[in-house]
Amino acid sequence: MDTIYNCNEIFRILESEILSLSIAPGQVLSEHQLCERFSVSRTPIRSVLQRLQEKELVNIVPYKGTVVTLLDFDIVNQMIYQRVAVETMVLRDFIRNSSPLDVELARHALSNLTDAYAPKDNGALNPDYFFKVDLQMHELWFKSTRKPYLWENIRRQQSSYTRFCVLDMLETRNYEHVIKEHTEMLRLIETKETSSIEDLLTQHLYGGVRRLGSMVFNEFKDYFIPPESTL
Amino acid sequence: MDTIYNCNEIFRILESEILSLSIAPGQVLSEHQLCERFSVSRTPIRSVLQRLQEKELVNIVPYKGTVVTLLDFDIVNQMIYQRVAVETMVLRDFIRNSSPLDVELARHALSNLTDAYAPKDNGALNPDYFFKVDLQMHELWFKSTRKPYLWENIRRQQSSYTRFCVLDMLETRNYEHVIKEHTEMLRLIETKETSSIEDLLTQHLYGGVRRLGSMVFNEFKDYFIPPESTL
DNA sequence: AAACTTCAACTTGTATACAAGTTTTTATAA
DNA sequence: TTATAAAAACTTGTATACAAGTTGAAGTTT
Repeated sequence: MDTIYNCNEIFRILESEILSLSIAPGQVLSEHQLCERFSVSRTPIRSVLQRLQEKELVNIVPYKGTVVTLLDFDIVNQMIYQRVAVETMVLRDFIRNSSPLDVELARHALSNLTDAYAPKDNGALNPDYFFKVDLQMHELWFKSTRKPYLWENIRRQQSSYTRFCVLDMLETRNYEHVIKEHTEMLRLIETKETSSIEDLLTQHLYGGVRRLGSMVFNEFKDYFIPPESTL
Repeated sequence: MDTIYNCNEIFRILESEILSLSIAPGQVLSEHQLCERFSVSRTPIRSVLQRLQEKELVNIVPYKGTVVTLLDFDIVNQMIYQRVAVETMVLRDFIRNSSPLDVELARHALSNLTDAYAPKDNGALNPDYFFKVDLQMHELWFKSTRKPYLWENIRRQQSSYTRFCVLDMLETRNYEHVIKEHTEMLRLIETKETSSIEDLLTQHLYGGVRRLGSMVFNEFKDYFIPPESTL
């Protein structure tokens, strides 16, 4: 017996596959092929593709075809810039208003990260899990300062940036630096020192750009819009 | 002879009408009624509504109906917070790197704003135009610091914030304060003074929240999600 | 009169046939 | 062989019929 999918399920599956790079940037999506995969007619598939287009995850060219959008390295950098700006202010406010409980939660978040790097049960290091725990520290600041929507905004909407982070996580594994940066963040929180927040966050958030570096236009150049292209 | 609309045109028209509050938050949209208005079948209309839902401009409830989303005052405030954060950094970078030409362009932007307030040809003051000229100063900073995508991001995506700004523009008319704030911005640019950017931008960007004030939960309470509602 | 049941009139969801444009292939001519 | 042109095989776009769920009103029963 085959699974029966509805519209929203299909959307979530395809969105997830695109954001996780299971479906590669630039790949052609055929409506017909998706119909067969999910055992539905073209109507719900088209509905899903329209929604994915609105999120800039696919590009529908009339009478030609549907393609998964390429990543835009320029946009990635602008989004990181935005994240540095927002997160600098959020962390500053967090530090200013942090209760002892908040500080303890931050300690706990760092502790989880070191555990994820060197699991106590000698299990394998799981990059996906490490990445997830990394984010929990940042999420703490937003939630604690009552900015949950901004955090969702950062995590979800930006198609290029989200996929860039996944690519970074899959290809480069610079765990020590990440832990070092988080340790320094905790120090700022504990000492309520706000002067070097921006420098540290710049260092931390542009990490992916440094790590991937020229790979963007070499190994992975097929995933990105060519530089100086007007498309 | 009737005009023939295609899918994208219908989308732009409805999006524009929702964002300009011509179609009020909370209003029910009937597919059938839209079919008659644009003289097309349900297929393209449904396509448009799916896309509008992805932008959080409408909410499609299966087998019940489609409703224009209400504004979320909490989200509005978080988006303003984000804009203060980003724009503070952008303006700082603009001031640091501004050429004499950039400063002159900023002077010109302010000059346009005062002209829009008191048109030389004794024409009527156009609120829409005034609002547009206001934005050109901000746009200048983003374009000059090579952050055009961030500016588009601020202008377009956020459904609640965009409509809140329109409501502010339609209902309150505090032109003098806006001009005063812009004049002060120009002074910071000319003197390359970066210390009070955040305070000034906070003052300027939260203006709508101050001006509309309690109207949000009185005159216009039908436009907003009720406080403490989980929806 | 009040409560329940049934049914008709809505709503959106899906499948399908066909329209319209693009691309590739194939056949034809130079 | 090469160039050109026609046609077949793709793609997405649209209209329509019907399916499925919700709502509210009418009718019936208590």
